Amino acid sequence: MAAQRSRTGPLAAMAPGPRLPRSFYARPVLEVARDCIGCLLVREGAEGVVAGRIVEAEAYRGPEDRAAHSFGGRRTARTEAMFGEAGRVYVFFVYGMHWQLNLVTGGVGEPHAVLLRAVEPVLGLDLMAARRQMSAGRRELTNGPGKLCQAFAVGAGDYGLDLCGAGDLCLAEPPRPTKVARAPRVGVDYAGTWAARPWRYFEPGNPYVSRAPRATLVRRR
DNA sequence: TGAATGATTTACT
DNA sequence: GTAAATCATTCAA
Repeated sequence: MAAQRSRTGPLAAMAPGPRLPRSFYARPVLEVARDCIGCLLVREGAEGVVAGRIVEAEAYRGPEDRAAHSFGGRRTARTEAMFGEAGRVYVFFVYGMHWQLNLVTGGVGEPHAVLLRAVEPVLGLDLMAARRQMSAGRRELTNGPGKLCQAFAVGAGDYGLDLCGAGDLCLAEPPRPTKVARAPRVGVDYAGTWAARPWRYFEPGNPYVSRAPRATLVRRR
């Protein structure tokens, strides 16, 4: 099945490293959000393989972060995954039509997560295009959190999925060095002062970043 | 049981 | 630039 990534397939030639281990996710959420920029998001499903470089992500740090679904320690069937172990997936449904993909980080009981907002397509562009019902090569293929979920076929069935296990979804090491900048998060104006915190990380200049803010460079690697 | 709303996308002016 | 689409989740009653 779509278990471990092949060491000899097309990804092996393209991605230098294997599936990222749990230790990558079991760190402070701001570090994970920063470090996942440039990493590959890989899905190996029955329809084929799709992969993309993560170029935009946001940190959500409940229970104190008013913008987080886990604000105030709210623990429900919807938010439960965020309270679980790092390296699992938190997905949710918004606006009646869009899914959003999050990486759970930190320790058990710490409801922290990283929202993946955009990727640059690397592999499986035709499959992504078919799922998005548009031609491959358009920025609109994966330049938003709902769009990338559609391109990667992420949905309800992925709730709680373990990115560090044998599932068909994972992160892999960056194919090349990546500049990282930061800016305030998108769509969280209701969160008051928390909305101003620069917890959105992105690769400056990359055309797949959902919106292009003024780049405040964080680091170069 | 009902009403409000949202970590968005798309089409249209 | 604005607005519609569309429904699971949440909270009040």
